[in-house]
Amino acid sequence: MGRGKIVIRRIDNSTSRQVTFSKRRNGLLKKAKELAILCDAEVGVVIFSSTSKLYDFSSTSMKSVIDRYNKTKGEHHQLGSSSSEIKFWKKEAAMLRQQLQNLQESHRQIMGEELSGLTVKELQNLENQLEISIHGVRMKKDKILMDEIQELNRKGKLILQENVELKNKVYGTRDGDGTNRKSVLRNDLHTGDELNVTVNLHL
Amino acid sequence: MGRGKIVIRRIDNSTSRQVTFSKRRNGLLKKAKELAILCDAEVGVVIFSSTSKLYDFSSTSMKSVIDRYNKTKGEHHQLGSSSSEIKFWKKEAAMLRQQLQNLQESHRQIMGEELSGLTVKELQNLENQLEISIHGVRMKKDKILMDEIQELNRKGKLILQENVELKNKVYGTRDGDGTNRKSVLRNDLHTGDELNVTVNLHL
DNA sequence: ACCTATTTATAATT
DNA sequence: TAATTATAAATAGGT
Repeated sequence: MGRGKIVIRRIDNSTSRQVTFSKRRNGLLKKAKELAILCDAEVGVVIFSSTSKLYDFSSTSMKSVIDRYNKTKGEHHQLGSSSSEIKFWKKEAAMLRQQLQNLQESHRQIMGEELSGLTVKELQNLENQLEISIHGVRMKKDKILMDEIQELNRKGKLILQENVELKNKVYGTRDGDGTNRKSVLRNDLHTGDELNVTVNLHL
Repeated sequence: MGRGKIVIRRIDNSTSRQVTFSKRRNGLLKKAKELAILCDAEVGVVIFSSTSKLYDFSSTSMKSVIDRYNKTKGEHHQLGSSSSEIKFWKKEAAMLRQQLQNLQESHRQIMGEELSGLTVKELQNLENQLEISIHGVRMKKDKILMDEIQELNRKGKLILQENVELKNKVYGTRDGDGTNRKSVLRNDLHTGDELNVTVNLHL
C-alpha cells in the first residue's frame, strides 16, 4: 500500500528500514488498539527494534496479558495433580467472568446499545421494564424535591416565628395599638403561605 | 477501509463484532509478521477474544519475547510456582467479583430498585438515560414490526398474483365473458391494498 | 466464505 | 525529519 508494491523481506537499506519500522510500528500499535476496542478483546503487543528499543501496547496491562497468556498456555501442564486449590480458583474466576459477561450484555441492552437479535416480545418486556424504572426514578426524584421543599418551609416558618417574637420584644406587647403593629408586621414579613409559594416557584 | 467509515468503539452487534474480530485479528497478526521480517524486529502479539480464546504470534518465541520484555522493563516474572499461581487466581477472582458488584449496583439503580443515596442531578441523568434507552427500544421494535408488515405484504401480493394467474388458467381467457370473470375474481380475492389494511390493523 | 466499494496504510518522493 | 501523494492493502457491508 504505497507508491509501489514491495516483497516482504528484510529491507537492506538501513535508513529506509528505520523509516519503514517507524511507520509500520505505529500502524501495528494503532491496529492493536482498534481491535481491542472494536471487538472487546484483550490485546498485547511487544516490539523490539533492531536497535533493541522497546515499543509496546496493551489494552489492559502487559502484566495482565502475560499472566493470562501463561495461565492459558500452562493449562495443559497444570491439569491434574498439581493443586486442587488452583483448579478451584480458576473455576471461580471463570464463573465470575461468565456472570459478568451476562450482566454486561443485559446492561447494554437496557442502555439500548445492543438490541439486535431480540424478539418483539423481548423488546416489549424491556420497554415495560424501562417504563417501570423511569417511573421509579421520577418518584424518587420528586420525593427528594418535595422533602427539600417541606424542610425549607419548616425552617422558613421557624424563622418567621422567631422574627415575630423578636418584633414583639422590640415593640413590646401594647394591646392598645394592636392594629398598627399588625400592619407593620404585614409589610415587613411574609406569612407561612407566601413563603410556601415562593419556594415552590423557585424550585 | 471498507464500504463505509466506522468509528472506533465497541461493536454492539455480536455477530458483526465476531466477524470483524476474525478479520482484524488476521490483519494484525499478518502485519506483525511483516514488521518483524521487513525491519528485523522481534515482535510478539497476544490476543484474547471476548470469549477468552487465545491467538498469538511471535517472530522468535513468545517466551523469548516475554523474557526480553521483562528484562527490559526490569521486572521479574516467574511463570508461577503454584503458590503464586493461587495468588494470581485469587486476585483475579476478587477483581472480577468487584466488577460484578459494581455492575450489579448500577444495574439495580437502573431497574429503579436502589435509588437511595443518589442526588437529584444523578437521578436526572438516570432518567435521561432511561428516556434514551426506551426511545431506542421503541425504534427497534417499530422497525421489526414495520419490516414484518412489509414482508407480509410482499408475500401477500405474490400469492395474490399467483392466485390471479391460477384463476386465468381455470377459467381460461375467454374475452367474450370478461365481465363475469372479473366479478368472480372480486368476490373471491382481495386487492393488494385491502391486504395492506388487514395486516396493519391486525398488528 | 466471498465480493467489491471505499477507507486506510504506507512506499516513494520532496 | 516531516509532509505529500499515488498506490497497495485492508476491510465494512452486503450476498
